[in-house]
Amino acid sequence: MVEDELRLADTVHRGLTDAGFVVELVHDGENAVWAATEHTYDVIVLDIMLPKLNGYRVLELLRARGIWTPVLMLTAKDGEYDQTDAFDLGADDYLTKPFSFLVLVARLRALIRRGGPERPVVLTAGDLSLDVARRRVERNGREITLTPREYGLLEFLMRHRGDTVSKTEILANVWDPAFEGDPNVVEVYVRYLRKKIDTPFARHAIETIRGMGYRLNPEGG
Amino acid sequence: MVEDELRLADTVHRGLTDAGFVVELVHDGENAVWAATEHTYDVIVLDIMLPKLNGYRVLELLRARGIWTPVLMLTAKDGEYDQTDAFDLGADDYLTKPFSFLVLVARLRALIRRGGPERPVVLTAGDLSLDVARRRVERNGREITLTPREYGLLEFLMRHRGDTVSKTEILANVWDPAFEGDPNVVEVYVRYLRKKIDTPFARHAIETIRGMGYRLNPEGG
DNA sequence: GTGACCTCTCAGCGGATTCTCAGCGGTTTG
DNA sequence: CAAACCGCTGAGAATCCGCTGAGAGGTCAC
Repeated sequence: MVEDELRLADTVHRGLTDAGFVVELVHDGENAVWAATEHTYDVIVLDIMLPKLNGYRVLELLRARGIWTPVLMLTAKDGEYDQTDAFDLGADDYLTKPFSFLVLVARLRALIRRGGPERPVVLTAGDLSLDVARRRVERNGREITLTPREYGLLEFLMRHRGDTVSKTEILANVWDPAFEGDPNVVEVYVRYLRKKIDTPFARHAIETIRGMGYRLNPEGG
Repeated sequence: MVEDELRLADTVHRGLTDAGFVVELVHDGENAVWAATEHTYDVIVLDIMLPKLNGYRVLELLRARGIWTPVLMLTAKDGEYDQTDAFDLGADDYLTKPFSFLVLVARLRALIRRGGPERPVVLTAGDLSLDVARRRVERNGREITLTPREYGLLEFLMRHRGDTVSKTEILANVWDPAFEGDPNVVEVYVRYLRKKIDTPFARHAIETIRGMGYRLNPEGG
């Protein structure tokens, strides 16, 4: 749940917990994006008015990163545009404040159910696996420790395994959307990753598509 | 189970039996109330559309009689009011027809677990154990005394054992959701904890995941 | 009021991490 | 064939992050 009004956040938090949900709470947009990128949730409750990044922006960033967790937006406004905006950006439902707690619970249950075939919490490519919740990477049963940046890059590649992704896309999603430094960082970090996940195993999961970008081999290389 | 559509009743009956449930089947509201009053069930599956007494009415009567057996309602409708009505009346969950059989089984298991024999109150990780009800922590049979804050931190880590939890999450859940001080407190308290639960036993249950947060080793370190 | 205990802040240290840079070698283009 | 391009690589500088010891302020029991 992403909500900056403390009283409301606290009430809803307690209520949802009592209703049997396991709730994680963040209070601003930046942490929301971070948390949603690093963990896997059944559903996200997202306020529109937030410090740092507003709800629309958070949703936009998440979808751009290929994160399709169902999102229920909370809005104080009730204009027609607000709703359609939210739906356009990929929100799955919305509620207008003040809302009934029972309605919130019912909607959340509906979203979770609709989500259908559960998402894999563990991304795999051949004998390479990445457990998103535990933040663990293994190859051939052996655990591999990665730095945050290396992990971010690998997760991105694995979420797009089989696709060729450009360095620009990588920079925008693993670094900062406004990254302005040398794109060579990507090459450097690809190298770091290869040293950890490919070289010791005599494989090459990360392929270079010259002039295009990189591609993670779905079979692990 | 209370269900008047014979084909559906039969299918679900067989399926639940196969899944290991002992199922009793009645076909209308009056028999439902009678059966629930005379017997004790782990959980009641209740259709809304029923002859003689509809599902809402059945639920209302049961609750009025002090019968708090968990109830999962089945509904063909999907309107907001139907859902909230069901929750208002004391239903513990609901499913909209058509529903997935696996989902039904999962929800029933959840209801039985939630209402029935109490959850395990003792969290363990290797030889480290935390008794939630008694606020007692032991390692290797020796009791360890913790301050409230230390205890809160350890309980949080143990509830998420195996997962990597960030300092932000820890602050939001162990401190205050609105905590605004120095996140360094977490490091300080991790240190206090380690001094009490790890150092004396030459173990390290609490692992640092640099750049990410902390992780409690499920095996105790 | 005094001492014990608890919570939290602060600043410095040292290692880990991130990023830049410049040179190399292979590939494509004109 | 030469020039431009592109990705790879090793080295190193700057920054970040977690760890730690000291201590200030608050609370509680006596």
